[in-house]
Amino acid sequence: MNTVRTRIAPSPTGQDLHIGNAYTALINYVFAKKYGGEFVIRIEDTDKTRFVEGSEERILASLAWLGLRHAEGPDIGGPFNPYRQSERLEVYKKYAEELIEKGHAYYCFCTSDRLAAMRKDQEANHEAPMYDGRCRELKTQSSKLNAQKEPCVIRLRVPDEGVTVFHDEIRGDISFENKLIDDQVLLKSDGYPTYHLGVVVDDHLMKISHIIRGEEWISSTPKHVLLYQFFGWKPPLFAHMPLLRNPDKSKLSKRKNPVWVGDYINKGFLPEAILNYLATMAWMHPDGKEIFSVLEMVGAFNLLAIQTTAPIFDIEKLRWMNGEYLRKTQSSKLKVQIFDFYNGKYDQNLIERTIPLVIERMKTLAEYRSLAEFFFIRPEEFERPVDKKLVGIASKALESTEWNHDAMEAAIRLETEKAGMKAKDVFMELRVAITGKTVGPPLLESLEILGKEDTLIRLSLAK
RNA sequence: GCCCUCGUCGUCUAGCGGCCUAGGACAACGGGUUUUCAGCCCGUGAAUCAGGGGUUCGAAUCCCCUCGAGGGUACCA
Repeated sequence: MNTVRTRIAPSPTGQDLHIGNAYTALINYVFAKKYGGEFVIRIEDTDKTRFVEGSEERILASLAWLGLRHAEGPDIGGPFNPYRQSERLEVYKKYAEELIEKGHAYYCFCTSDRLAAMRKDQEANHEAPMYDGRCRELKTQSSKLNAQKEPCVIRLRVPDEGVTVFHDEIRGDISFENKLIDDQVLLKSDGYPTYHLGVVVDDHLMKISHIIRGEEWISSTPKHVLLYQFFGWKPPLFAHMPLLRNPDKSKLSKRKNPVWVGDYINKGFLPEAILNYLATMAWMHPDGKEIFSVLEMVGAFNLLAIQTTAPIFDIEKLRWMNGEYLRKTQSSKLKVQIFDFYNGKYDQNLIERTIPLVIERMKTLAEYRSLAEFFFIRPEEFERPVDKKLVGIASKALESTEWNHDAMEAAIRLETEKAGMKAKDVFMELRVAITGKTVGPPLLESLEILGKEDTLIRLSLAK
């Protein structure tokens, strides 16, 4: 078997790596690893109008954050440089012209106005919107000359007859009638290739063995297959992943869901949890396990077992899984993650001491703040006013006790009993006075960390 | 409209002709542990397997049709 080489080909047209790209990246990565192959990144920056400055850097950074390491890419180079399509324009031009020579493509001089009008008519007549082929029969020689001075594109000449079939590794054979396939533009008038020319040429040149991409590409795959045929190249294997969806079942979009990996980083999710969750969207561990690492996935992975139905992305379940990972993380490591998440705002040693008290209550790193901020800063706001009398009881009990859980508890219960009050109420009052909130980590253990002096000051300040 | 893909609890799924009066997880709800909230443990409800026809002794599982959902239909990817 030839070397397995997979790739993801993101476009720098959004603010960051799309979570759907992270999902296909994961599968491509795992598949490559499974067979000891390479996972590469190619940037498809062929749409100048949608280009977003800094997008590529953030995409690469998010991939690195997730731990999906690539063997070749625009940042680290590789044997098939360059890995940015905008730097490969000559290559596409050459191959597009080769297709013209072979009669499988032609120059098209139609203006976008004409094309728009044409489509409008077709729509009115209930016809499929397709290029009408006006430039199809232009003489190649004269077209070639005109192409020097007039803006034009190069279109694929799709056969009028026949059927194009391809095999999808997870869905089986899929066929399309050629007469329904449009004469796709391959090279735009600005000299940039369209996606279709770009992918085929680069995947071939970069020796990509398996194309694992989103389901939205199924309908354009026959165009790609035709291109492989016309070039006389051996096509790679195709596999189309089910699309991630919004709760309303439409394709996952930023209107309805956080879609950027950066959004998830900011919400305090862990990369391991995101990857694990994404994995379960498309694939099930043969043992039925829900929590598993990328490494475990590599061992048990099977492309054929990829799901065919498009899953709805459920943030609640991701949150649950993230909580599971949080609890699995060693506190020495977690302390650094929390420290970094809050940009060093909280003292690391103190963070570490508070972790056992809050970890069971957290689903994301972002929840640490509301749970534990009182350890670092005296509360300025109180969820509700405190009862002076009850606080007084707690205060009196704590003033003269040893500073450990059992002694504190005994003292408070004793003092409460003397006053004829309920211990439960005093504990709650104490909690609000110390933390400003009615819910939080275990009280007495928190006081142990806070220390007697600070506790008593807080009690005297509470109102 | 046309083309393509898909269709098991609210969600993610197990299931590959009898083990299914359909199992698990998240979510929901109830209970226990408890000074709060979590966590943990126990339990409850939740899918006439989209619908209809076949095939078969027997179908969630195979075939056909219908319906539904999604994707595509750009000089965007």
